[in-house]
Amino acid sequence: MAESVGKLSVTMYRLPGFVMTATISTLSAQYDPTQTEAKWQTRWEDQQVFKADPQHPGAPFCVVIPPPNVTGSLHMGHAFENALIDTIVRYQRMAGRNTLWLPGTDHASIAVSTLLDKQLQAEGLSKESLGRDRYLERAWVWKTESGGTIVNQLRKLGVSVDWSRERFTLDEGLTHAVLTAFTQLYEEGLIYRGNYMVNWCPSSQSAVSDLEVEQKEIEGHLWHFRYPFTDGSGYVEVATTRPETMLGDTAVAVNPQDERYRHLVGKTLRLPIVNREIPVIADEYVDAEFGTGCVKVTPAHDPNDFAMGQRHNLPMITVMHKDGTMNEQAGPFEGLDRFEARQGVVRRLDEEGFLVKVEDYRHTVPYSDRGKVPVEPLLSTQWFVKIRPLADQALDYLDRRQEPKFVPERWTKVYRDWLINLKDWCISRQLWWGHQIPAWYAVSETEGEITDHTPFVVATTEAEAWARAKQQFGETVTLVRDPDVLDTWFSSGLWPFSTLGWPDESSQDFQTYYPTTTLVTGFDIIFFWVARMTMMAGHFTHAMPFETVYIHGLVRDENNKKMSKSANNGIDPLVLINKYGTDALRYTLIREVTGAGQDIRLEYDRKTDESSSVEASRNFTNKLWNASRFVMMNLDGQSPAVLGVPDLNHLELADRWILSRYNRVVQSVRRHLDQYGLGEAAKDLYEFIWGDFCDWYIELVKTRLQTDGLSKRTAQQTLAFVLDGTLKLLHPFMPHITEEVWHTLTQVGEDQFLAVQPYPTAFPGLVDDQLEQQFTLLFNTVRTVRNLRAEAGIKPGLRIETILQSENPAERQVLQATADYIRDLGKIDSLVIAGTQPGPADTPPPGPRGNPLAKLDSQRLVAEVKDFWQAMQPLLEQPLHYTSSFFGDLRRPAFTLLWLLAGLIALKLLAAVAAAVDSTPLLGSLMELVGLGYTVNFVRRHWLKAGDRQRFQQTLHQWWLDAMGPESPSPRPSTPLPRLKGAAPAQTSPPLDRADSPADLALAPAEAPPSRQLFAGVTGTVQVLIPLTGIVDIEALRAKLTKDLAKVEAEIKSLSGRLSNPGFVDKAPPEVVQGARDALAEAEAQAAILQSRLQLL
RNA sequence: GGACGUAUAGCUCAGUUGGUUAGAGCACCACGUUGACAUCGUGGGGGUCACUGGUUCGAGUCCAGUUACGUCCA
Repeated sequence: MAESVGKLSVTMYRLPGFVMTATISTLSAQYDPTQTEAKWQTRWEDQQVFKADPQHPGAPFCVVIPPPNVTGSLHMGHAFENALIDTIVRYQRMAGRNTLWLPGTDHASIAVSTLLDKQLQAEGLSKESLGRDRYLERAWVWKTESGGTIVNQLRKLGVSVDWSRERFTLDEGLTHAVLTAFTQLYEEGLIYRGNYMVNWCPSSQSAVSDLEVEQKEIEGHLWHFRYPFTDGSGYVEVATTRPETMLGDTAVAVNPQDERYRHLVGKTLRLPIVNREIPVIADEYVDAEFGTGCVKVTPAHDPNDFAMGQRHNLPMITVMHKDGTMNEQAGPFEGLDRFEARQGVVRRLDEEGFLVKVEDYRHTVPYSDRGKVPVEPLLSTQWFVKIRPLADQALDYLDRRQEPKFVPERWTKVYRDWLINLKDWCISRQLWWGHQIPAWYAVSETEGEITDHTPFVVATTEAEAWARAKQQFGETVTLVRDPDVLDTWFSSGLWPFSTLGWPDESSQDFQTYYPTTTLVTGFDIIFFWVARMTMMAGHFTHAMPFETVYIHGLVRDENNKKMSKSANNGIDPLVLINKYGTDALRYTLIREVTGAGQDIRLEYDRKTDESSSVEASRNFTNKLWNASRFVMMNLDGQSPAVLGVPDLNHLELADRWILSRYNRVVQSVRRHLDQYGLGEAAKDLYEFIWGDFCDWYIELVKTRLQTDGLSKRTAQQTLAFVLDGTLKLLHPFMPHITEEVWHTLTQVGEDQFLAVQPYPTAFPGLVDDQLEQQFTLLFNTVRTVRNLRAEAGIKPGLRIETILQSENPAERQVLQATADYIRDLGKIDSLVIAGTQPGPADTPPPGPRGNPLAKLDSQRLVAEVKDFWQAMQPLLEQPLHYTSSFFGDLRRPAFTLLWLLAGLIALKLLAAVAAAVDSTPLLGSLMELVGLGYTVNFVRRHWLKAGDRQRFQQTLHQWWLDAMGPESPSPRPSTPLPRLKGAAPAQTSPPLDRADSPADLALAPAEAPPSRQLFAGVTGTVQVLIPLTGIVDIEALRAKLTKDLAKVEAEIKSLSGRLSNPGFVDKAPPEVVQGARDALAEAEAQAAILQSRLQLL
């Protein structure tokens, strides 16, 4: 509901627990994100703003969340990843796509099991004593009570997910998908059960996949042993990093090409301690260069040895229990932990004379990601997915259809290499929490036990399993379900389609949103997850599950270290959110991203929990807040809708300029976002908002807002329009503050949200390069004024007198047109704009504000102006150059025009134009803008003979008077006309012909009273002079001028060097050569100015 | 050993297809509380673009090599 409070009407929201901003006039001078962010998060969710509707118009845009581990809590990686996704998703939603971002979590078998086991242990219970059913009951209780932690933390990031579609990998639907997938793969022969080498985690007592193993560099040892020949003919020497495994050795291998040992092949050795007789075998795998060239072979405890064992039919002797203690095969070491056994074995070998030496040795040891203990390669019976057919299919999509597309592209290669190297995937886990494997053993066939050879049936339901088993084994069959569960990644691999309804492919969501559009994830998970998904999707849905995979980097800590639990160097995003706000944190993370996939570093002080980079973003939110506050305080309570879009017919120069900048930033932000250039887009917006909008535009319109009338209203319209559009542009990056400000600004009801407003589109017609260039000159001039003020120690508040001189009429024209702006921004009360000849010649008239150029607003005129300007520009800047080439280049329109101007026909044409000017007031200004003045002046100086000049000038002046009238408030001051002989209008200078040479500059100070000093600076070829009555620090000024001069001279040297190089002039593109010439001309002019100023000191 | 990435201001990073004097934020120095903002404003200082060679009229940018750091794989 809306209430009117004072003269500012704003919307009041009555929500329990929240107080909406009251009135604009009472808006705090500092933005406080805490209440605002919580408020919008609640409202977006309560109002189901992000609930997807398959019927929504627009092409579908779907992202599934990389499901966080349900035991997890929010870390910086989550914050980063979800900030990236949310920015992309919010942009696409506002851009009109039918958007779904689907949230959820995965059940994390091992993590939950570890957690529960600890709980049980603390209570003196065990998994086994509790039994499977009660264990799982507890697990679900835990999930219900604590499983929401990470999801609720995600809410604090302001993610625009559809909570109504939240999924959990153990949900009924997803479980159905898992069972369906398993059964189908089994029936197709792509899942098998077998006895193979797996990575065994003794801590969690389960097999883990290759991917859950982390390779760690360890300072270990290399033990060298002797194994004697059974025939007493000596011994061979072997080396190992795991001495305890020797108890399971069944051979020693050498390379068949190795001359040293070839003759030993076939002999047998006596294995110390266990006294087993083992053969010497030859195998290509052995690297003759490594160690002694003899390798002990332990087929049951090493993957490579396992392969050799298979090739040579060696016995496979397991010496360890599944908890990492030694078994009965270890003889005297039975019952010892593997690391105790290691010491024991070494000691015993040493005692018996078999230990040759011990070397320090740095090597990599596989560690279990979950259990944090060294993994034990172990032979055991497990379920496997036959990976080649699946991986080959994914490869086929990649190679033949370039799907999926990786951003950045280089990850394609990594993904491809991975697919090529994939080995069969062990999917069974000896745990209870998870999807129990849908295989039932007919234990009645193997005496009530599950053995490696017990027959089994695979089915999606128990009833189906019974039916099949009875058919196969008879009515008396006894079935026991496989106790193991599936690897969590098996269900995660189905995530993009199981969450959308698969295996029911007719479901509305699946039909609309699958395949999904973009997957955003870290490179560390390409193998775990991305490849699993593409393989599963290729097989089950005959499509890649997403079009694009956007791979992001890691967030590193302040020391450039990877954040990890074990290093305990994580930075808690919630701490930073509480301190600076979600928007600030999100913006910091996004802004750091360049390109894609690059790691970012987050500044952080662990003593104070402060981050200078997040603080900078917080400052930015505050800047936006205050700029918005200023705008709203100056709209007289009118919303952008009430004010209407800026009326193009009344735009002033500054309005046109900010609209040009605004439309440019719309273009660049959209372009960047379309190409996943999030950081670039964020930076562009930062510069636009803080630089263009706050530093320049708001400052430029302040004076107008103090007045009443059209100029004020146009400024209000422009402010409101640009702010409204800017909030929309920024929304995907900073959703909360923009939503808050937008509601206050637009005063719309609580049923509307910025989050679903259309994203701004650019009007390219309003982008005006020429105008922006002119404003650059204006800004540089203002900067020079400010610089001089600062150097001269002029009090910031003091209004001063300033003279701007430029030899270049085009520049004078611009300065003239923007004189009011310069006065405001430079704190100038008396501004004189002159040719090189200083003096009050071009003093802008006092009186009503407003720019002559500002009348030039109709699109058509603007367009014409631009064309004409562009055609004339080079000619005006390089008159001599063009003069010399003139006759050879008559085809160029600009020259043709010039030719006409120079002759009688031209005079007639001008007369006609002048007559027209009378009835078309705008045209007079038009000519002013495009530089009729320079054109005429140029003609006068270079094409008319002295005798003709006077007559020509008089004619022109008469035209001027005819056209504009003698009482005209003179939008013409910088035309040459006022200075023409004998035709001085009242308010202008005595008639002096213009100075043509820099030497005339020497005259300048004479204009000032002898007691005054001029403080001078230069930008481009504009000379800025500030007369000072007080004491001037001559040395300071001299130092400054000398420094500036040195800089300019260096540039002259470089440029003239280049231009005197025939190679450059001949080979470089003409526009580059011309650019260099222009730059040289400007630098020389600058140098001349600086030199003359120096001489005068 | 293989693959990839990175190297630019004190710090964190930009720098399009090679083209004027290499930019920003933070930090630093000076001045300033002017009615949006001191979470601010204005101005200023600060870089041999890791190194060597090559291509080119011209290289931070392209090529080759070297060094250092990082990541993944073996």
